[in-house]
Amino acid sequence: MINKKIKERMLYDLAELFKLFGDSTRIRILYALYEKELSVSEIAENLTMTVSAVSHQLRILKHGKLVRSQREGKQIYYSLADDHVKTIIAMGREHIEE
Amino acid sequence: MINKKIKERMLYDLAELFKLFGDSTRIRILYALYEKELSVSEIAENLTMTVSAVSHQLRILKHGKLVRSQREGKQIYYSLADDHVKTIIAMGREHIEE
DNA sequence: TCCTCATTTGAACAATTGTTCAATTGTTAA
DNA sequence: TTAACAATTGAACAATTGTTCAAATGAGGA
Repeated sequence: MINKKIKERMLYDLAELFKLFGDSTRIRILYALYEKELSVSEIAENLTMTVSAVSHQLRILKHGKLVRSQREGKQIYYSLADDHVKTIIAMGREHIEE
Repeated sequence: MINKKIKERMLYDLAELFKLFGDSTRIRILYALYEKELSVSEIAENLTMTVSAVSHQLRILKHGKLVRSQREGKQIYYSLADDHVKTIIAMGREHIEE
């Protein structure tokens, strides 16, 4: 049996992680990045949202280590941080498609 | 390439699903049910929360098909709806423990 | 340097959400 | 039927959150 404090901490972190996936805008961003990296404007165009709104959400996703960013000249390209992100989305998708 | 409307619908549902996991109380309930079914009072005691607060969240979890309920005399026992729930939690856990 | 394009940032606002409290419903036993 | 226990429900409140808008920062080209 694991320590209670550690367990509570883990469950809190888990909730924080799923919270990131639990917003339409953020999950649409993640899904848009599924195949290739995109700049902020490209994402905004893809979702038909303002660059500002997208940027705010990218900040949250980056802080949660779900995306990485890399500057290329004037634009900043975002991509998924690792394969866990894809796996979690795939798992959720399996659940709703049954 | 899948239909755009269907894709948007899927992403919306996906966000709704993850929203269920993205709350400390709800994920603590799910985790408490990980090994065995529990009555509402047992869950409330386990989380040191009011029965009412727990009941409100159970309602949401049930509507999202993450838990099932079955009455046994005066108490109502809740359990995880299926193994997808366990898998999704396990996936999330893998991500945060790295 | 100056202008333009790309992105970020902060404040404000509206909308959503979780908990509390009190009242109600449902079940069993006396 | 009444009393006691278990759980649900609805309204109210506080807290959190996402988007908008305007201003600021960063980078490249003239």
